Amino acid sequence: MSLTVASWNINSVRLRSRQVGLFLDRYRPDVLCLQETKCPDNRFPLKPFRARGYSDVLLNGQKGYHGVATLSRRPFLATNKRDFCGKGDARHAAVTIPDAGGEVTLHNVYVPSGGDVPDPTVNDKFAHKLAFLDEMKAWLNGSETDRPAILVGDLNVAPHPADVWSHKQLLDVVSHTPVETERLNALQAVGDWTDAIRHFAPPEEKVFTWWSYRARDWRASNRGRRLDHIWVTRPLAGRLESAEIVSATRSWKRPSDHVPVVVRIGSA
DNA sequence: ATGGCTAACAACGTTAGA
Repeated sequence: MSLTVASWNINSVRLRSRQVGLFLDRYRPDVLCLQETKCPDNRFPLKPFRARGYSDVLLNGQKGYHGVATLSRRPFLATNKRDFCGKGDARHAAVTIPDAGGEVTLHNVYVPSGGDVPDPTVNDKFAHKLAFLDEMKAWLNGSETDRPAILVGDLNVAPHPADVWSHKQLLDVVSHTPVETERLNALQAVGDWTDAIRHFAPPEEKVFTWWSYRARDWRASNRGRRLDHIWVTRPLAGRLESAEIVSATRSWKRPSDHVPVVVRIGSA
């Protein structure tokens, strides 16, 4: 049986629970990972998920901002939430689910955006982002490499030149600076992760998952970035079947500025 | 270089997003 995983920075799950329902009806992922739920756990809108068979739910939310949630049609065998940088903020949820006669661990991560100024000595948010990426690397250093594992989320870094609308113009813009892209690429390499989206797109093809709210016409200006990612470890890489960026949701009424990414992993 | 938008909330401005 194949495994379909989706990740979506929803930018307020309460405001867009209806949109999430439409997405689930169309794509039927086995697991949906949300980021920026902006919702305390006791106010999370569970009904649309339960109604569609997503009975296993791991919430790591907080009031007002950040927050992640993992919702699954397969049962959780184990769950975990990690506190990065000792901040006590809601940026990680891990679940283990049955798959192909064994099990898969799935990490749902929301990396800090990093503020405006790409200088850690004057911008605490950027310092936090770099420290977060460093901690992720130390934590994932080989721990999942040989096991079936998936890492998804809004990593807030567009690692490759074709992951932004203009490589040259974004080299000094937070999300695409060399200190960020080098860190993300290093942590990907040390865990031997396969970038499932790039796996299906040639390196020169522009691929985006986020478009600013500030453009008059997001599609016409197309100044996007690829900030949302799905990575898999080697035991799963050979089973990758497809990857899709669901950019249609960006044109829905009152959309999130991020769109879903969906990856299908075939039977073992 | 600038400007422009959206969301939450001790809510009509501030903080956060990227």
